[in-house]
Amino acid sequence: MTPRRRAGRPSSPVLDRERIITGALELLDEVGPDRFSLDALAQRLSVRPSSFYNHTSGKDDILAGVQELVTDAIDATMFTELPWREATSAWAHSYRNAFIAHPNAITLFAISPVMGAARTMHMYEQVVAGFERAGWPQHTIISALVAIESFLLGSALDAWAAPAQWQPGRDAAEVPRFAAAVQARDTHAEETGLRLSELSFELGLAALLDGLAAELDSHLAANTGRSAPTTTPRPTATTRKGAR
Amino acid sequence: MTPRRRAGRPSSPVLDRERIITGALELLDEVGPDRFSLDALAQRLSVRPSSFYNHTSGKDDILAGVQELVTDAIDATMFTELPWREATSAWAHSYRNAFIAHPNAITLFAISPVMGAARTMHMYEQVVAGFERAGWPQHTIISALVAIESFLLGSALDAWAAPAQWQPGRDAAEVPRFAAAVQARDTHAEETGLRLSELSFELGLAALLDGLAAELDSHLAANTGRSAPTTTPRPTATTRKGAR
DNA sequence: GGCCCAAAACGAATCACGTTCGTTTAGGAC
DNA sequence: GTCCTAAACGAACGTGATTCGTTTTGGGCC
Repeated sequence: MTPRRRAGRPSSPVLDRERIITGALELLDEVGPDRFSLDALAQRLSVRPSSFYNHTSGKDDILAGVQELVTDAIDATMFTELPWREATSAWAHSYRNAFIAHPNAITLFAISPVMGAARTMHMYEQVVAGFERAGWPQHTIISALVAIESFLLGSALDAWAAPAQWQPGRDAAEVPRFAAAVQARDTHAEETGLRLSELSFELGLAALLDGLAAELDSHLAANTGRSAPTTTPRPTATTRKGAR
Repeated sequence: MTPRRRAGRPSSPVLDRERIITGALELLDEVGPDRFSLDALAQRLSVRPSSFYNHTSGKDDILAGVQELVTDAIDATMFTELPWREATSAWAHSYRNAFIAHPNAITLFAISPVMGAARTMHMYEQVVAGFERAGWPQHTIISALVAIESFLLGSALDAWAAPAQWQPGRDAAEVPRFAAAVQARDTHAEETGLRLSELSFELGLAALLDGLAAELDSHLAANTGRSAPTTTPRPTATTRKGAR
């Protein structure tokens, strides 16, 4: 089962950083974070755990690499083509898709958020440029980005959580309105053919972007007096609510 | 240092579930999730780790209790007094405050979300009731709640993350717009006297609630208006009344 | 071509942690 | 007083990450 290799440097290299990290992602996808271990990864790569330390500084380093690998799939080129609202929505979906493609890796991002990698920062450079072009005040851009990313990460964690997490179980009688609302959502999901996590993601993303678009519009109106709308608001977002 | 107690049942009980859990939360607050261990907790309570198993089923059980303890601080009574927008905002702030009070406990919620506890479900019962009273369609309430909670959890994780996480470091020259935007946010935070995480939280929450309010308004306009809905009517707050 | 160093594998050992289990002592019911 | 059970201890185990020494090989240099 474990093809023994005798000690000593092998004729052709068995490991390198990339093979370790891609193998780690595959293992993580297959068995989940609980059963992920360097021992298991070593077995999968037909190697001894101590060999990893010739190429990495340990488990944390490997998992950081996995994180980079997952986030590399996020596309941000839409900011050069689309208006702000559409570009941001597409970017958010790309972001989410990267997470959904590797559900078992999501917990990594919870513990230590994205950032750090050079490649990631270049993505942000594109996003920031798109926000600037739309007319966002410079000091608000990062805050808006963090807000959006917070929602994306939270949604990813929700999608990963056990689906039964929101079921009130046998205490349903004590919380009738809550239980009924959960039931109504379930049937609504069935009717629309969407997963539960998609319902809340799409609803929340649309609301968040609508609200941000309204914020942007009010800023533009205050600063340039009369400028063409840079966004195409959805029918439900035509009226700014709340700030009275 | 470790006050030895000889084996055998003590005259007065040393441990019970509550003391273990409150001690665990205190330890977690003090040393963070990395250095939290049952050994450390045992030392803090002048006890041996194996004693915990007389009152709990182990580490996971203890951490679940800590989670409950933190979420018990969330207040939802505002839904009985305030209109929807204000109540939801106040609830979200209460939610966030509960997290901020125990930053080192936040990672617990990332890995296994809230729910489960009876007390938590009663909170949701109040929240759902408030949403219904505002006129939300029943099948949308849970999705809206999940969306809001996703944002809250993501924001809490962001607040917990190292503040230097968003600094582009020495690669700033390669991502000038991004670096400038980060700088602009920093000075803006100084000027307003708010923490960085607060900036994005308040911006995002306002936008999310604005967007949801717009969604609610358009739903109310469509249903209370004189014309019939264009699509097949689903059970909503108005049609559900007779389905008891 | 032989010599030597560094690279890259193995394997043994260590340390930390969660958990199990047997032992010990005390309190309470009969 | 006897017996059962609760609640502590302490020893042991298993897993997992990491360190270190050993072994083998490839490649540069004389």
